[in-house]
This record gives sequence, structure tokens and C-alpha cells, in this order.
Amino acid sequence: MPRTPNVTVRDVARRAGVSPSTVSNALTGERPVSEAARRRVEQAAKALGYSPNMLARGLVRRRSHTLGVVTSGLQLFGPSSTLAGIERQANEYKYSLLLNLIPRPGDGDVMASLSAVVARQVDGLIWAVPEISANRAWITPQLLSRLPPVVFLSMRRRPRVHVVAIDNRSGARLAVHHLVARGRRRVAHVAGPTEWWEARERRQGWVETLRRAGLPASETLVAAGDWSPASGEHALRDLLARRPDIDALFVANDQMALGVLRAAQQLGRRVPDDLAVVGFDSIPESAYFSPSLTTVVNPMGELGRFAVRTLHALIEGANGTPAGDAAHAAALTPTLVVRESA
Amino acid sequence: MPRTPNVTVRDVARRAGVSPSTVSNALTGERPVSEAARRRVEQAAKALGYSPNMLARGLVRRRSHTLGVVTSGLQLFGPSSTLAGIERQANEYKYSLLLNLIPRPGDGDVMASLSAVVARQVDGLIWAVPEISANRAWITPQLLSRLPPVVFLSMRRRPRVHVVAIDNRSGARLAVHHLVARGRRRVAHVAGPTEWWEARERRQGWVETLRRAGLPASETLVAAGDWSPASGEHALRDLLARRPDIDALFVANDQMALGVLRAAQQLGRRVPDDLAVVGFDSIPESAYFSPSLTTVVNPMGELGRFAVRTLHALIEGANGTPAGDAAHAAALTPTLVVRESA
DNA sequence: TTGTAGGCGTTATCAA
DNA sequence: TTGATAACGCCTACAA
Repeated sequence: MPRTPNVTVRDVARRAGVSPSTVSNALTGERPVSEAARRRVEQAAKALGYSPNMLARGLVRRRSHTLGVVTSGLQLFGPSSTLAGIERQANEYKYSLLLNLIPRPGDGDVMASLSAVVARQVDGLIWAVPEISANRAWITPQLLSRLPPVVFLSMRRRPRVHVVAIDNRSGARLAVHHLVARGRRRVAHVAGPTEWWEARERRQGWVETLRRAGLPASETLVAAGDWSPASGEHALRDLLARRPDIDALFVANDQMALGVLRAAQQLGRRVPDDLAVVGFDSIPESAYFSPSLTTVVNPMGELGRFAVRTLHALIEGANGTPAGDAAHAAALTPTLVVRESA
Repeated sequence: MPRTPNVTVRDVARRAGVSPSTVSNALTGERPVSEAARRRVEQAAKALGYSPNMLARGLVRRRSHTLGVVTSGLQLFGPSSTLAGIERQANEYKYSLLLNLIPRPGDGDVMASLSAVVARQVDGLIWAVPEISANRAWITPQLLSRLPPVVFLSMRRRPRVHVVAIDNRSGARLAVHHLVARGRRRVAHVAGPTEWWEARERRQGWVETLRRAGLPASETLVAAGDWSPASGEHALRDLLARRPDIDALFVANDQMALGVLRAAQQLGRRVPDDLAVVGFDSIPESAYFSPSLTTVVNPMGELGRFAVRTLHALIEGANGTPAGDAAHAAALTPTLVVRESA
């Protein structure tokens, strides 16, 4: 399979009997070109199999039409849905995506990813790594000034930074409120890892709702997992050992909820009769758990799309009217889907 | 947040008191540079916050150090695991990834994706869209000659094309053999959509194994789904209506198996006693289904890594010794994980 | 070991 | 409307 040698504007120009600039103008439509010339150029381009070199174009235009995406944990439903949403919206804007995965999202060393992306001259950057411990410490005005416009996903609001996130707290409130409204009085919580911002938010929503209802939200009602089904199983056993009286459970994600359901079955607690369970995320499988899982619908795809739209506005604003200078934060609100488990 | 104006090699050179080429050589290590010069260059680069422009470098070197990945269905476990594997291996080789998603994988119109990727001068291409109906019709020598080296994932072998795939058929054999060896005699099959190559392979493995064991593999023992849990549920009802005598089921993926388990429970068939069930894929949740699912482990991540290694060899060979000219195909073999359902 | 000059493929500028 | 020319930022001969 011998590669065809590069066909350039000059080749097309020669064949069409015009100058390189005319070829460029004809193909990009930047400036008007006579109908005759345009036709000849298009013919020549097709005949030669010409395809413009975006690297060269990017070099002179100082625009790569590429967005960098740094994310993590792609094998999970959430991050991959977000990525899919990002891609769809980027496609609509004719952006390409440069993908970079971070192996350990809790790690602070992000310089490699950062410079890889920046060196490739992306027009904007979406930071979709979840906020864990101090893995946002690198965000300084100093460093940001060397980056293209950045939109951060799933982290708490910060001054002078653009953030787009799911409103985890309100999602948790939805879930817990549903349980309380059904008459449950001892609502426990299986939390995600404390280091995760999203886990803390969901827990906070649980606390707030119980307090508001005049119900206890004590430490003994909480067990933390690591998002995995195994940890959910473990958490329920722990919880029941400490507090055999609980009658409902808000679980911080669907995977752990799956483990909870299994453990409940093994321990002879009927769901929802003895123990009502609500999850979070709404992974596709959750509708087919036994019993099917009542859960919070996390609009991950929409989050991705929204991030791209925000970034697009930032990029356009950057070299036009200096629009988006005031950093802003936006939150998408989850909904609740009620099924058998609660 | 004002963007810093571009810092170039010339700026670094001026500050370090050397020539641009010395800067280049010092930073890339292409050619030897005196220790003194190197130190001054590095200092200057750091002070100026210099970051090389990969677009410019790619233009002159004719190497973008970027791999294009075209895939589909990212919200599913398989494709996203593969992508994660691709990324990991690409990272080790210092490649960046240009991601492109195809909305409808059964569609034949792939030219947009193709030219977007080619125009960005990727050094190689991984085509990870599943083979469905005639969505490979575009693969012609004519067109391939205009593309960089391409590795195709998950499709049947073809002459003059590099293919890396999971050996679906042998995975299916593993599953069915397990059922037969446990004494099951009427083993039905919930298949994926006929249009999918992978679905046909898995079904073929089912047929082969039953034939070899002298057991029937008739049409009435097959129901096709669309990979979703809902379709699995539906398929089991159909199957039992036709053939109430079946005692085992090989399901073409874990998601459908989840639907099957649920339907079985509702219909009062005990798994595995009345009906043994084996799935395919080994999604993380499957270990926590009730009962936990015996299934075929699909090395998706490994597939991605392998694809990148293959592509890397192709790229290196392309402009060195003309190595990988003979197209080749490789298949990764799945394994079986035995749990409660069979 | 270092510097100079030229060009990678494209678009922008300016003059025709 | 068109064409020559000069960048964009970098690397690689080649010369010193």
C-alpha cells in the first residue's frame, strides 16, 4: 500500500491553471472567486484527491479547530457518556477532539497532560477529571494564563474559573426527599469516597434533607464505599451491623446500589418492603436490577454538550469582543426516576 | 485572563544568546549540544514558559505523532474499554489521540470522519466501529492508498487489510461447551442483531459446539435481540413460548443476559437449576447480578493496546524497512469466568 | 559544536 | 477577481 505523495494547493493550482491563493479562496470560500475558476479548481482537487493540511492551516491561522479533552475512568458509565456528549457537540461546531486520559485521577501531576495538549495548540480545553483531594491545586492564575480557555467539569465553584457541573446536592435531595415522603424515618447513606467532591455533595444533600425533615443524620448512618458493587455489598453489611433498624438507604451511585441489593437479598431483607433503596446515576442496567432501581438521572451527555457550548462561547469571545471575562459557573439539575426499589 | 503571546524558538534563542537551531537541538536532543549551551537554553525556555508548537513541528517533520480513532457507541462498556486501552498504549508511545465518533455505526457514510482525520495528518488510524451490514463497503484499495496505515477492529478478516479482533467464535464455544459439559442438552441462544458480524460469530460458535456434541442447534432455539436488557427479557419469553423444554441459554452479551435473568425470575424459572445462563463480555456489574453471571471475558482493553502496537509497527515500518506490507490479522482469545448462573 | 538559509503547506496582504 | 510574496514556528541540510 504505497502512500500517495502529498498533494498540495500548488499541485491543484497548476492543474487548474490558477494561483495557489485562488485555490485556497475557492476551497474555503473566504473570498469570492469567479464561477469558472471555482469549477476548475474543484475538478482539479477531486482529480488529484486533494485534502487540505490542517496543520499548515492551523499554523498560519493560529486556530487548530481542535479541543483538548482530559478525562479519567473511561470504563465507567459517567465519564464515557460525558465524552460522548462532548464529541457530539464538538462535531456540530466542526471541532476535532484531542483526547488525553489521566491514569490516577487523585494524582496531582497533571503537567504532562497539560503540556501535551497545549503544545498541540488546542483552541480550548475541557478538564473532565473528577475533583479528588487536592488534584485541583495546580489551578493558579499564573498557569491558567498560559493555557487556552478552559472549562472545568464536576468540581466546586472557584473564582475566575469556568465550571460546568451536575448539581449533585439537589439530586441527592430529590432522592432522600422521595424516601422521606414515603414515610421512611431511618434513612442511611452509602457514600462515595470522601476525597471526591461529588461524593461529599451527595452526602451533604442527604444531610440537609434529613435535617429539614427533623430526622437524624448521624455518623452511624453512613458507610463509605469506593463506587464499586463490592464496596456497596460491604457497606450494607457494616451498616446493618451497626444499625439494624434502618428502613431506607440512599446510595451514592448505581454500582454500589447493585452490591447493596445483592447483600440485602443474602441477608434476607426485602427491598423495598424492609429496606427502600435509591441510587444515583441511572446507568442503563439499573432498570433491570431485581428489584429495578429507583435512582437519580444524571444528565452526563448534556453536561458534555453544555461544556462544549460554553467553551465555544469563550473561544469566540476571546478574539472578538472580550466577552466571557467574568468567570461563571453553571449547574445542570438531575431528575428522579421511580422504579421498584423505593 | 490575557493569553500570553506566543513564545517561539527565536525568543528562547535570543534570551539564551544562541541560534534557533541550537535551541531546537538542545530541546529535542536530535544533535549534540555543549553542556553550557544546553543549560542556558533550558533556563531561557523555562523562564519564558516556552512550549514547542507541535503543528509547526509536524509540518516540517511530516509526522504529527497523533493517531486517529474512529469509534461508536461509547456509552457501552466494550467500546469505552477499548478506547481506554488504546489511549494507554498510545500514551506510552507518546502519541496523542484524535477522537471521532460515528453516530450510526450501521451507516455507510464515513467519508466525513475519514477526511476530518486525514486532513489532520494523523500518522495512523484505528477503525473501531463494529462491522454491521455493509458498513465496510468503503474499504477499497483505491481509498486505502489515500489513508495513513489503518488497523481495523472487530471485523472479519479481509485481504490486504490489517485486522485485530476478539475471537468471538472461540469465546462462544467456551460458553456453550461449559453448558454441555454440565449435562445440559437443550441449549438455546439469545443472539445479537444479525447485521452485526460479532453477533454472527457468537452464534456460529454456539452452532458448532452443539453440532460437535451431537445436540440440536435448530432455528427454534434462537431468538435475536438488540444487545439491550429489554430485548433479552423479550427474547426469553419468546423462546420459552416456543420451546418450554430448554434447560440452558447462551446469551450473546451481558446486558441481554441481565434481561434474561429478570424475565426468568418473573416466569418462575430458577437459575441455574431450571435454566443455566452464560453471558458474554463480562461487564463489571455481571458479578453482582442475582444470580451472579457466568460469562465470557472479553479482553477489550487488551484489544485496544494491541491495535496501537500493531499500528505503531506499521508506521515505523512504513518509512524504514518496508516491513508490514503483508496484511495480517490477529485475534485475541477470550476466557470464561464461572459464577452462579451456570 | 554552532549558525544560516530554506522550506514544510497554508493563508493574509497587497498590488495589479 | 487574481497573483506574487511574506509570514506562521519549526527543523534540517549545509556551511563555518
